[in-house]
Amino acid sequence: MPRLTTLVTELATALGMTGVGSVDVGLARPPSEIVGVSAEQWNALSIARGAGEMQADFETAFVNGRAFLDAADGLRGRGARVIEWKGEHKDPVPAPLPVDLRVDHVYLVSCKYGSKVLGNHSPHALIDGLLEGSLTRQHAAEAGDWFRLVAPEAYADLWAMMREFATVEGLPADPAEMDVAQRKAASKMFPRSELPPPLAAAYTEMSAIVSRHSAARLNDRLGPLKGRQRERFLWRLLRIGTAPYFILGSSGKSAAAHSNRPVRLRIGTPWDVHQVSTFRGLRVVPVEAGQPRLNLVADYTMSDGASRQLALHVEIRWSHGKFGGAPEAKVYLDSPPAHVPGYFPLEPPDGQFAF
DNA sequence: ACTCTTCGAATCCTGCAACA
DNA sequence: TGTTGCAGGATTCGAAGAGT
Repeated sequence: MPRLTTLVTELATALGMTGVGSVDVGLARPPSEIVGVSAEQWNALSIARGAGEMQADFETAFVNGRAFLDAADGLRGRGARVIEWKGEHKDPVPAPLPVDLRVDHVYLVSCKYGSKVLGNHSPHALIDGLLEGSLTRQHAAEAGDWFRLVAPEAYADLWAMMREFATVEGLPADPAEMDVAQRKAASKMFPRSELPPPLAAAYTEMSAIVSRHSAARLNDRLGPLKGRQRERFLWRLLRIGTAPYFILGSSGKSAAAHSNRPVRLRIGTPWDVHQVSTFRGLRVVPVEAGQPRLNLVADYTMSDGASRQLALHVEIRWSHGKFGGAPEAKVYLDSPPAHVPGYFPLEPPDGQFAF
């Protein structure tokens, strides 16, 4: 069973799309056009609703679904015949369109609540593979820890210092030789804010080197490419693909629901991007932060002649504590979504304002 | 050669705390 | 009060081994 939050946001969105009067009406008798949801899952939803949990999530998602039903760019008020819920899924294809709902077999909808994260990739797949999907897990595994790959000396220094301060016995000289238990123990040795200052300094040092070398490596990889191929890499980061889809969700994830603005976007295809913009280039800049980070700036000339810049960044981080496993590369969109050429705010019905 | 099972790795998602 | 940076947990993948 997926997480309750997922269930609530995705299915309340689906309920809104059907045009039923309210969440409660929909839950009392789940509309037949919504398929792929088990009785058990509807039940879990009803229980959560009855307990008054996640009221704001229910309402925001429901209203988003309704907005999609009414939108000029969406269903234009025509009721959907089939709303397929994809449920728990991970597509076999790398960098797929993140689709949660499919309406009438055609409209693809991604539900994304309170997240600026465009994707989590392995650093190897993103930088060496440019997200082309040609690098398998095995390739990544053979290449080893990304930090060691791009900053071998700083990595070795950090590990040596880790062993010096270690609170667990028998850590090997080579971190790659740790077994699962040791890896877990090592990653737990210094929880948040208990990192000895010399270790923190060594980590900062390594982060800076990783940032620089990762950026250099990405630039090397992108350098020989033609402009169009460079733009394709950017599209993969932005999840712009061959099929248009919609994102329904909210910005921000603060507890105060009123601060969360609904996000309703139509994501176009490369063809759409070229209708409104010309790609001018992509700059990769290493950043010295608490953890390794690359800033990406894309330059465009819009069809009205104005120039526009788009900001993203990539964090490369150990997601499970220091030496606790392979690092991951998280991609964030820093510019407002509506500034992305190819991302279009969902038009409300003529003459009306969006909720 | 094919299917089933297992388990570490990869990825996705959520929480917390410091800061503005 | 809202945002950002960082961290950690949960979930699913998929390669390799076991079984047929």
